[in-house]
Amino acid sequence: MSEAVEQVPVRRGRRPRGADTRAALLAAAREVFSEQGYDGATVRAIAGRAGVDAAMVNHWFGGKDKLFSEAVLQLPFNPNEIVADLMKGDIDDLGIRIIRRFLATWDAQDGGVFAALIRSVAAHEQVAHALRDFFTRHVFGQLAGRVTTDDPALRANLIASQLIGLGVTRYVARFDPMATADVETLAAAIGPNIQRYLTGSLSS
Amino acid sequence: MSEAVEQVPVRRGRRPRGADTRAALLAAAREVFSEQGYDGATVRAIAGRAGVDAAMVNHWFGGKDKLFSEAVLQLPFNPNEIVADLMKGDIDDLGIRIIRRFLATWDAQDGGVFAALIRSVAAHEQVAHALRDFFTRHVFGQLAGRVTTDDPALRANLIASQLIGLGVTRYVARFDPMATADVETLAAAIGPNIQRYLTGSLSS
DNA sequence: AAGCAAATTCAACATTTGTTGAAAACTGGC
DNA sequence: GCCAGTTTTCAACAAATGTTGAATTTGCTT
Repeated sequence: MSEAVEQVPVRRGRRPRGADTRAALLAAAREVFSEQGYDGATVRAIAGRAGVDAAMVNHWFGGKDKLFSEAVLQLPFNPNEIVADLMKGDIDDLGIRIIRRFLATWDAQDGGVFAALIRSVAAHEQVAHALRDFFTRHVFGQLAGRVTTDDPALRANLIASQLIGLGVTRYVARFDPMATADVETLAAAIGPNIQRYLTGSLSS
Repeated sequence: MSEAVEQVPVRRGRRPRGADTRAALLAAAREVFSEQGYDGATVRAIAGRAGVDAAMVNHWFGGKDKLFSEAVLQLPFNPNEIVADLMKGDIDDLGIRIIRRFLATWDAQDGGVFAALIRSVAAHEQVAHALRDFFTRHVFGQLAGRVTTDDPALRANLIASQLIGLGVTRYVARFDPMATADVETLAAAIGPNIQRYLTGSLSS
């Protein structure tokens, strides 16, 4: 009796060449991580958006954490280089140039990488540590003794606070008009405040 | 053969009066939510810190989300009242007074409630919406037309960005010395920048 | 003292999650 | 045209999580 029932072809096995699964996973991971954060982003959701099976994450990256590391934590720029470059210009308009560079850098990926970073900083104390060290080493390190003499640590913290607040409102919470304002408007509005943190008096 | 093995007393049933389980859960929830965020905080971890069973969360609050709502989202102050109060004073030192009030408010719970809010904003788009509406309604609503005339929406966003950045660096990422600086130092350092966002020119 | 209501723990369930191993289909070299 | 290697899907597992129901103990009222 065992009639040959409809042969449902199990679509297993290697697919016809042409699809770059690894790159698709990376792109999908950046999207989902930036929307959901590390914990909220499930491997299945990422693989689903890439149109492949969840097991591909392990095959190509060796695990969720490795994928996160490669997709998000590999910053698309060299922070030391940027800071050094900024320091070469005129110190009187350094504040405005910092904002311009900050926005140009993160706007490039639509803010997704910044959002992913913040969402992960918020969820994991370790990532917060990393962010702290990052600012201390790259920003504060180059700032100390070169721009002002008094309270370089506090000044670096103040600048970090304004930059992080700018990033959170523009890329994560997406306030209006902060999220849509053009670079020059924000540079003119925020730059002078950064400048005051750099070279102004902090006790008035 | 079934000899009566050691009678391990099952400590079930109602406990002797004196323990306020509900209050203990609220306190534990504030702690764990602020450390781990909404998703990272497990019901078992909260109940464990409160010294009771996880089922108590459902018994007393009806679920994890209800507990979060009651423990974190019920702000320990009335934002409208605070903003209205701030508006009554002299407008020339409003910036400094905003920072003083901001820090006094959140320092009260050691920043835990602010950290829990930010960690949840980062994880859930809905909470981000809520935060956006909150600022739009309470801060921007009272600001428009009373302090300056031009660009009230952008000014409100700029102030929000500096306040959020201050909160994140002080309570979430715990930068040094930002996390430990006293209120007057920060008020003197940041207040004038808030003041510029309030009444200064934004196009220089 | 009795009985009813409240509070608490325990055990279990259904989901969800990251990961793994095996089977299958494609590719490229000989 | 065969064969080794690579890529892909599928099925399954163990661990963790929010929630629920039953059992049990205590407190309060009469």
